[in-house]
Amino acid sequence: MAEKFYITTAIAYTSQKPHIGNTYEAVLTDAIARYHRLKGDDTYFLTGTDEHGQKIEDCAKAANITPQAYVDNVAGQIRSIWDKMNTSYDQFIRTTNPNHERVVQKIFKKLYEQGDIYKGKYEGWYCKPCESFFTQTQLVDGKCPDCGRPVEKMSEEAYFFRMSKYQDRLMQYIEDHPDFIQPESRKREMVNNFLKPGLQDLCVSRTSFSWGVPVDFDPKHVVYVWIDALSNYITALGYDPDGSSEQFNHYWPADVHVIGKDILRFHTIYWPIMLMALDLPLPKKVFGHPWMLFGKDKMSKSRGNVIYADELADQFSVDAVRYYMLSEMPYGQDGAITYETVIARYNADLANTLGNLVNRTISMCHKYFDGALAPACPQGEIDEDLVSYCKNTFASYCANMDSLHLADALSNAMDLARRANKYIDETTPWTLAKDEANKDRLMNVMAMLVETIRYIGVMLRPFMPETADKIFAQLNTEAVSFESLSTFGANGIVNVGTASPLFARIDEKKKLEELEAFVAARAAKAQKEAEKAEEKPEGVALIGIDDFAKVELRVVQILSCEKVKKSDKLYRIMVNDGEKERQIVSGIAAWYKEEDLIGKKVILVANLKPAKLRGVESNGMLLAADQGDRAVVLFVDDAVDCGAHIH
RNA sequence: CGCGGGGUAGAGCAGUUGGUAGCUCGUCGGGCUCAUAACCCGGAGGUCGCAGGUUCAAGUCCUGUCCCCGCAACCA
Repeated sequence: MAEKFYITTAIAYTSQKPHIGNTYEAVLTDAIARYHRLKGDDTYFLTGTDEHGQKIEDCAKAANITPQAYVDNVAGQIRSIWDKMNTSYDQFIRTTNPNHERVVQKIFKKLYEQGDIYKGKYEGWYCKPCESFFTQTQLVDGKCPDCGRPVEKMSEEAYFFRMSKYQDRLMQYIEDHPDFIQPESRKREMVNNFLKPGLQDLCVSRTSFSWGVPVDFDPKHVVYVWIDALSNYITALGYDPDGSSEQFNHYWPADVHVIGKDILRFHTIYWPIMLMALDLPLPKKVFGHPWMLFGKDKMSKSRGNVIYADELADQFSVDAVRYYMLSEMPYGQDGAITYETVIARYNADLANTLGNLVNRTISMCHKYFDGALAPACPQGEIDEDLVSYCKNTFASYCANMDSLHLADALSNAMDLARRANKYIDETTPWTLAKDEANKDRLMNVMAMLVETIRYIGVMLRPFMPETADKIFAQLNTEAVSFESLSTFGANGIVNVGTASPLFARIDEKKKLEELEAFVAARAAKAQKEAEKAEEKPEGVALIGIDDFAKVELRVVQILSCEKVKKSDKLYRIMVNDGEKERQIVSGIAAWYKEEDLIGKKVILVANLKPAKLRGVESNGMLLAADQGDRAVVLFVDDAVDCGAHIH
């Protein structure tokens, strides 16, 4: 019986070209989808792009083109990378697709009409002199926490989703479906951090920008990007509040949403609640996969440690990159990529273990029998042992695939290749070949090997489709289904094809030099573009000298420094500003020790309005540069006097 | 005492219900020659973060403690 299997990736955000970590998600999902197709499941694989939001509006403005032109370009890049990496999606949805937008509007309207979404006010207490909003709890004695002056109630229109209404039902669902959130450890994070403390109503509209799906009955509002983005999973199939397509009824609910661990909250809380409100069944499983790091660091463009899947594929081949990603990423914790490890894995696994096995086997078939073999038929303990190894390995492979442990499944396939290499040593075909009397035995040994390689090839199909096909071509077999693995020897008579190396060994040193040159060239190009971009004003508006004069910058000396309790990043710092001591709070504790700071001179924004952080008052801000995701404090030469003004 | 995950050979990881500590890479030695200087075998290397406890028996269970990493909060 064919079961339906609906699997999705998160839709990729079209603000910039996706790096290999983003691409991993598409390849991971692809491998799962291919596996299910091989199992005979009626599989549907959806991926696509998320194209709305403030950030994209900003990017488009900076590039001086329309948002639509901007997302058309980036979505095109994304799709071409997905295609290059051989992802077998059934549909590539874009959130700027008119049907998607139309249905999102309908969904919003339906939720509004049935009372799950209500028009409310973004309410707060406003302090006019301070020009700041505060919530009820932030107020001190009902007055402005900053200046102590009276505040007035102010409000802005917005739409809200009544999340709390569905909270208990969601909690129950999570309890009843222990597999719903994967990996397990994430489940507790969600439940303890969000569900147990109680859900706040979610603000689901925006008026601060316009690049989004407008609320059709109130067009100055734009639908909150997550409502828009999450809906893709159902709009793509043809969901419609006024009557959905057959396709939707057939495939929904999703069997697995594959997403990054960073957006689990949206998929395991907001999304299920949206679905409950729409009276639709919930997805069966949400898998928050780990991240691919560059060595030990997060990949980011500004750090210059980005690797792109398409560029890496140009260097190593598409399947080699797919192999690396899928074998190196563990189930529940972040994985790493460096050029060195890519080369190491390529040589050890693909070239030596797998490629060489296929090559030496096919070569021997030709050398001894001109490629013509009888069906494999186990003779004796050594053969029986190999057969049971094949069968057990395949069983374990299936179990791993079903529980989404792809790296383990892939290593099952490699284990089998290692086992086959060992079999060659156990049987020493070249010795058998010396005596004509061993001809039958020799032929069977070769047939056993060919059959084992066929097992490996079939198991590799979800991971490295092209390589699997190459293997099948060399084996000259058409028995490539999972079903064909139920009988060892199902391959029958073969006349193997021509031997040709699957993965040529790589000279590590030479390759690293090539890659280094490539990365340097790319960095130079990026720098040139950055310089060009700097010439025209972007993002931040130009200001006059008078505006700058409003900012009072002063050199101050740090006198003391201590951690603000119950915070990770905050220091309470006392400084000498030349006239008096003042207290500031700064979020740099993660990167500096107390003794690194005490006695140092830094630049202070001296006329910043006071603010309270974690209950501690801060009277200024010290300047620091953004460097990747850390802050680097700008220290000043010791010779400068405390209190010196900066212009 | 906000919540959760993890600390196992040089590196990266497995270790189900407590019963001889494993895999890949690296390293050292041996074997083989069919093959992409590939393949196979063996050795060295671990007091399983630390300290207690339960047990005939603890990497595995309990308690305490140190360190890393997520989430949340917070980054003036």
